Amino acid sequence: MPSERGLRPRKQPQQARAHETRQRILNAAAHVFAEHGYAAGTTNRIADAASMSVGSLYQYFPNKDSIVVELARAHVRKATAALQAMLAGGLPDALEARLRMLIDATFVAHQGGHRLHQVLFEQAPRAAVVVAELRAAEDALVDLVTRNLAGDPAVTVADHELAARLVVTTVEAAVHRVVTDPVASTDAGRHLAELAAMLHCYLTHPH
Amino acid sequence: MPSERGLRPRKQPQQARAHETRQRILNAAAHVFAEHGYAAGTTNRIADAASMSVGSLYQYFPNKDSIVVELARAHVRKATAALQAMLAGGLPDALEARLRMLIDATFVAHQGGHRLHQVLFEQAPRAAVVVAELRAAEDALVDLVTRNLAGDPAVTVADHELAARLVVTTVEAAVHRVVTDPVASTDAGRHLAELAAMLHCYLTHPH
DNA sequence: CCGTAAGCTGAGCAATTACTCGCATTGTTG
DNA sequence: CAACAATGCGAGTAATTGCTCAGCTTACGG
Repeated sequence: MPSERGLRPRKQPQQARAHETRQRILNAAAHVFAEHGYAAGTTNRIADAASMSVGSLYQYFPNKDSIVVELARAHVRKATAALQAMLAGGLPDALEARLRMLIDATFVAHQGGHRLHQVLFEQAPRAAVVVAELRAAEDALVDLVTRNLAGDPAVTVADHELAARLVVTTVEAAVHRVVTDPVASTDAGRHLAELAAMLHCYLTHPH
Repeated sequence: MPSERGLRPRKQPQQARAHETRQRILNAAAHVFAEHGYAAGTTNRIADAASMSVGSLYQYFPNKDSIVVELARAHVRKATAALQAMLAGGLPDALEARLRMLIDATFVAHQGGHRLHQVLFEQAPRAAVVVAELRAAEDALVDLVTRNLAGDPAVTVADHELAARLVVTTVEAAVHRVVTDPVASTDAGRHLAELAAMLHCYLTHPH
């Protein structure tokens, strides 16, 4: 099981077909990893799912992990893009509505791919690059929430940065939980609504 | 990489030495898994770390996964035992103190073995048995917290069971986060204190 | 002290993996 | 169409894995 071996750079796609092939590989890999997990998600299986040969696969990715990294990158990109889009649509005035927005956005980001998400960020040997990007994206979110809290007179909590970090991590964790746990996901709606209520209470009540 | 193959029952230990050997294997496996992860935590490496041969190892465990299952079982057992012990010591009157107790107990359960915890419950192909036991232990905790909330006049929240589930999952997730994330663990104390404040606020304030 | 069984050994097997390489096919350009 | 490059192929390779087995050592009862 040699890993991190083939490291020579692959040639950049020069015909249009090549770019499509790359995407075929990534799509196939997403499906295979989601279904079989990291270890059993073999490069041969990915090539099969993409209806191509392993050799072709290795012309576009130097090794298995590079595929995982690319998938993880795409996942983070998609999530942040969704958040940006939501932000661009304008923020509601009520704090609770904004909290629900944050929760829903996080929920959507995890929805429909929680198995893949699990493989990418838990099961796979986490490459330092991926972790760094995840942290960066999350830090950006924390900053955003911090500024948002600071600009709201209804917020009574003292340390905005600490509160923002707590809110972001709690939301992420709760959503993760709801998406992963089949029991919790039965009444996901109620659970997330209660989560919003809790955060709102925490942020606005004196203590 | 054959898995789930050797399934014939191993003979029960009949000399005292045998039982010690079993423990040696489990200890070694814990170290090896924590250091190398699940996939690279090979049975040969475990045997080496236990200063014995693979053959001996396979006299006590029918396959690699059975070792993981046993480790996970032990982990759950230890955590619940710690909680029971804490309970036996008597509960404080103040709700916030009880919350801190819950948080601390969860923290201790995860402390000193978060890497192993990660391997056992995230990285390893989760055996149905382990998941079931984890859920059972957690459900028991939720029940306990539910009854605790119901018996406290300071608690203003409507649905005690829902609140208990939210509290337990939030605490678990936050602790998990603090233990895993090197950034959050720098000011773990403040983070967990704020968590307690948040939960207390949620449980006692009308909304 | 000896026989039997419990305990231990580690080279090696079968399976599986990530990855390569020589060659065929397809597209592009003059 | 011809020359050439880009792309695609898939059987094969070396490495590694989980696991076995034939034989060794150790402990214990009589």
